[in-house]
Amino acid sequence: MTSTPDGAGLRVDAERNRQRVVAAAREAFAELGIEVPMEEIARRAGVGVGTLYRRFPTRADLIAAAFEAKMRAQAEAARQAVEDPDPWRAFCSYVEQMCAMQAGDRGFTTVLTMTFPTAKRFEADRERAYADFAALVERAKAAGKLRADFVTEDLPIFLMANAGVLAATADAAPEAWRRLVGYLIQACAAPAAQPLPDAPAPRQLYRALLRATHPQRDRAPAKQ
Amino acid sequence: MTSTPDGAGLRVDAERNRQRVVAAAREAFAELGIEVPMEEIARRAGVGVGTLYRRFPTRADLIAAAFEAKMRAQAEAARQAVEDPDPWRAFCSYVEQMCAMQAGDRGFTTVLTMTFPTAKRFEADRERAYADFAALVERAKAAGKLRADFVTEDLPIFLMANAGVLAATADAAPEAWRRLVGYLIQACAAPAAQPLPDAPAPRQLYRALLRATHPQRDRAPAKQ
DNA sequence: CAGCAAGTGGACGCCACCCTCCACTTGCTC
DNA sequence: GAGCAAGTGGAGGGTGGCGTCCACTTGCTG
Repeated sequence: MTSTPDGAGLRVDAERNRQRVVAAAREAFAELGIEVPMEEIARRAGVGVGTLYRRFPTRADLIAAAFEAKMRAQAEAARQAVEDPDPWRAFCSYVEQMCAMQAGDRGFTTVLTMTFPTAKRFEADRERAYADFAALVERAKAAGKLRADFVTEDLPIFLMANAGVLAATADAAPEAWRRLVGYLIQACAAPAAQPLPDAPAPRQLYRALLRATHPQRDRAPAKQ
Repeated sequence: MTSTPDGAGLRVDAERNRQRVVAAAREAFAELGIEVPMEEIARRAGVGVGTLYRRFPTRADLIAAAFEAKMRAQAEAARQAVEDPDPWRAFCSYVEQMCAMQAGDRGFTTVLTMTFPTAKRFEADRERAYADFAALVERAKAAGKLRADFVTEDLPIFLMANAGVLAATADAAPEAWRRLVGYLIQACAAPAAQPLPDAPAPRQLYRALLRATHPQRDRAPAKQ
């Protein structure tokens, strides 16, 4: 019996290749996004595509392996923010950190605002981070610093917005996202100037996160 | 000598087909985005791809034809906002209208935050709208309603952000974008709570708008 | 109503990417 | 060091989009 979820139990050469693939994937995803051709990753890793598919039968498997560490780091950031004694600074710095992580990695930008059916591995970190963020929100509201109508669902919205700016400006204006985040953070400050439109229901938002990498494929109503 | 920029001078059947193609393109772009396969558009129009390419040799040509009216409508909205006697309401309603137009049309979302080398046709409207928007900004600042550090380059950033939310939520949470816009508008209200990170330079932003539909193709550094 | 330029559509060649399959190589075990 | 399960890589079949080309059709002109 070989091959546990990760590399343990593999032959040493196989394990070495596996790690090369993951490293290449991290690099390629960061640079080119999670839709980068599998062949590009194999090329960077110096292995054949066959090898890559043997170890990671689907793209989602590879994504899970490539971003596991970053997902944990992300959850860690939430945990650290909770430990910050200043509620408002904690809130701001967490939001900023998330956005900064997006700015540094095209692939992570997508992964943060998307959930993969397969990637159960991410769920634990996601939930941990979610709980910590909820705590941050409560604390900042209690301190009178965060507007009372802020809801946790707003964070994913901010991240999606940031993703949009990054997608458009990454190469030409790599600092533009900071401007957006500046506006958003300031808009979060108490007191609420005006009521806001309703936030999407958690279920809706969850469905939005679930959207597959490729929105929809088939589509041939055969008009006429 | 036939075929002026638009349909004049074409044989009547050809002109009818041309219009069908444009109508089909509008529909398909709105629904599926500007990357929809040419074949899908031809199918919807009930013509062969050959006919489509004869009239619109490149996708950009078709995009230009399909969105000409909306671009004009967009510029018109700016003009109307300028005529609103209330400076702040004018500013807000223009920003909201732009975002709403994005929400209603996947293709337009992209077109609004992108400029096509070929699409000289859009430039006039874009510049007209830009000038009007600059006037809105000045007026709202003068009235003490818009924060002094707002710059016109912020509008494209907002639109890119909105595009990101729309891309992620369009199907599952179609109202989520309103929440984002709510935050953004309120963040624009005077006085500036905190300084903002610098806005990108106009030139940078222009380069960002120019990014091709397909970010970059070739790419084979042949590592090793 | 004849003649022809204009117009048509879809088959086709091309290319990028996906993923599988299998003849060959290689580490590990005894 | 022999034997073999594990591992390898890349050729190749499948799919889907692009854009061209050309034999056929059709409106227009005289």
